Amino acid sequence: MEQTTKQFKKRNAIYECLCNTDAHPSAEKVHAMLQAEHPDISLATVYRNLAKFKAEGKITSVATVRGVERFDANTQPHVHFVCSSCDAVIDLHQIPVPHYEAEVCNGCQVESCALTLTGVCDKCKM
Amino acid sequence: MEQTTKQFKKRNAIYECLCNTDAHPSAEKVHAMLQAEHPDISLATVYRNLAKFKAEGKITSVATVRGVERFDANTQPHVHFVCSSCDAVIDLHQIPVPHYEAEVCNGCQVESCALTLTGVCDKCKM
DNA sequence: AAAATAAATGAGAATAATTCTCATTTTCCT
DNA sequence: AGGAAAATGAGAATTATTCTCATTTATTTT
Repeated sequence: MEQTTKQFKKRNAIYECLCNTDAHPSAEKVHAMLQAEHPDISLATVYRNLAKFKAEGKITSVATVRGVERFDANTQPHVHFVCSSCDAVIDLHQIPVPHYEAEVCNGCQVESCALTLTGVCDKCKM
Repeated sequence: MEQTTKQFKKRNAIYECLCNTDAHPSAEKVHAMLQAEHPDISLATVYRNLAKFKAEGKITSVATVRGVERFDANTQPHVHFVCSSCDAVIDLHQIPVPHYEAEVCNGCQVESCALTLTGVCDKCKM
């Protein structure tokens, strides 16, 4: 039986927060975004639950930008662009992601595949 | 005139250390590898010079594995495999890297392109 | 070649992201 | 409702990386 979980689950709020954005926020950003609805949420809880979701495969870590991990609730393979100026992580859905999952290359059993472009985003081109 | 730089330049040792490996070491690993030849080299010097090389484009940062940045002196585009078991970063030269450099996607000016596969490496498959 | 200047380095402190601990609160199960 | 298990908050601990500053090494000037 699925839980209809009452108001008091911060966990759901964290997951939904990620689902409702395509900005690929950091843990700290998620925490900040949740302040309005959950002013008492702890940063540790955000980190803990993001780690849990990641382990469960409900979210993925799409990049580490300037030492900060960035998350995405969209687990469908898609290409990401990282702006080296403003650190934005942007979806590029029109570019195909090479598919090597389940293949073995050089003895390496491939489980996931990430294509990440870097450069300057539209806004930062000024 | 190029410098023939005497023994006392740690900088060259750091760069050459990276050139002589395809293990994509972390700063700390580079520091450890240099201990034999340069027992007095400081970890700060390693970090400083890696940052400098990166800024100059002489090396690249190919991945961040468990929060640790990994470097490569081979700046030719090539695919990397990250083993989720032993954290090895392995070159996969046989796989083609998609080429989007100098293209504009969604307003984003692409400058570099990284294809990174994740899974379990040969050794860890046991 | 010596003096003056600039760059590189070592050591350890400082910073910042992430994880851990533990007491408390909340949820789940019966 | 009662008790066990899981989730959370607060802050300490950890860890990678950067910074500071005094010293050393390299480069330039005379």
